[in-house]
Amino acid sequence: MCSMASGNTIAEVAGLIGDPARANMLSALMGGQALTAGELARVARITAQTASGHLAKMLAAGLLAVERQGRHRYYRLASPDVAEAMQALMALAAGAPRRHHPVGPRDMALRRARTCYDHMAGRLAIALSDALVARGYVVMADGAALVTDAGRDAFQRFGLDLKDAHATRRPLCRTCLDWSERRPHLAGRLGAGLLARSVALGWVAPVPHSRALTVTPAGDDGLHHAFGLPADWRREDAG
Amino acid sequence: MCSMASGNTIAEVAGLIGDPARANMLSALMGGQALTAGELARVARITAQTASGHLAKMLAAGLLAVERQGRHRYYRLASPDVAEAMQALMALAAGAPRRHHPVGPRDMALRRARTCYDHMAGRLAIALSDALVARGYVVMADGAALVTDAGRDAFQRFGLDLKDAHATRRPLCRTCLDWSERRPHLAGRLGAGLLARSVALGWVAPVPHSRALTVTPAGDDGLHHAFGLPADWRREDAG
DNA sequence: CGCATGTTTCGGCCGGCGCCGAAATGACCG
DNA sequence: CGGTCATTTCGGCGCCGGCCGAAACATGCG
Repeated sequence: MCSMASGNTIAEVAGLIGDPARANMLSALMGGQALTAGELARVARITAQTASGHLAKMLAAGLLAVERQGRHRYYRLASPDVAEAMQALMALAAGAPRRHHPVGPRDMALRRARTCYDHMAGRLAIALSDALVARGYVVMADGAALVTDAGRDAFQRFGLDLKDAHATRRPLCRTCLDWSERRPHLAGRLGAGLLARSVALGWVAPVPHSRALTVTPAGDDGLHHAFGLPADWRREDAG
Repeated sequence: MCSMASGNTIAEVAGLIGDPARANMLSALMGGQALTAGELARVARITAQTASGHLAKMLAAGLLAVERQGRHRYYRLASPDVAEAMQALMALAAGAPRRHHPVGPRDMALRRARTCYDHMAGRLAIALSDALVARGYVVMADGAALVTDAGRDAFQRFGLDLKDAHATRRPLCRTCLDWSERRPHLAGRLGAGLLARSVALGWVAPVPHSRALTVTPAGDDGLHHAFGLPADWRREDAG
């Protein structure tokens, strides 16, 4: 059961990525979002049993990591190194149009704050996650995240009722690898609730036709007081 | 005959690298050195005809570039992007031991001056090539290099007799892609002679058990007077 | 020109692997 | 405990592609 990720050859690793179905799955995971085996099968347009075989191989090779959640299995890229290799291969496949590192002005906005499906990502999400941990509202340990009692109270005051946990199968709180920051941020129902409520309060506003988010002055203030978000979260090396 | 390097898929590129024979050839080319089809076949431990097929595929995909020289064909990596992708895959295959970028103090010495087979590489070699071109001793144009008459005299004074050119089949002067500087430097018999004579004169000294080279004060002086090597060639952005 | 060497093309063999259908396992649910 | 759903395992089919032998260019040399 030991994943034995160290004894690989370049050819083995590249060969794994070199299958269209597997490459599609890996590309789908490049967003940092963890996806279930079924979702990945749909992305790759293959049957579930074929996808299962592919996922097992990539798992054994150390390209992917998995965590079980009920009868689902969430697969994600095992490490930022995998994402880096994928990026390098993409650059190669695209015919090498870029010359310098991919940090345009528009990308800067995305790196600062953006949506990742239904929750926040980017430096904002990282800083917020860190602040919540620092205040003892959330504890994070190797890929898992839990809401403390103090956190439940704080989120209640914020306007989030996390009590009706059993109404949905979605996990209350889990982590999601942040693509630009290479660190996990909060996802799950808590992450979604934080974003939805922040938007409702006018604290953050989605930029039209983009995944970028703007944090309003009221948001800076509110997030600071409610969760201890540091004032300098916009800095490159915040956190 | 247009190489059509832009229409590739990630899976296609990765699939090409994902064959043991091809991966070995690409690894052998990672030094920046251009190798012949036969040498690459030997590296990959396959017959020449099999290697030829592999090389043609990688050429068509834009991973490799080739230049003919007599009845040899020198293959090299088509671009630094290819080397970058290979590096990312190596890091993955090795099991991701490193955390930050690979520029340690020891690597700095290698980037400054090192041997590449039998000639010089690194910033020293780049600066020296530039100086030779600036003085009109050598002309370089798209991958080829030639020694001028003035150059022949200068090298003669330096102690290199390049007259017995036909004794060996090795090209007198050709370029070699410098891995750390991403620019071509001088190789061939001229490059080998420059290194050998410099060592003999005590101008440069190989560091034991390493490919690194040390340039002595006498070497700084001698290379400056003989070939116009600028005094500040050690600077990061020299050239 | 004939020979040697480096490289490519052609043809055929064969193993590996991606694919799916069927069925087993495990988890949730009433 | 049966029913459903997500996932995995098993078995077998089909084909892509790597491999080599033989032969055909291409180049250099005497």
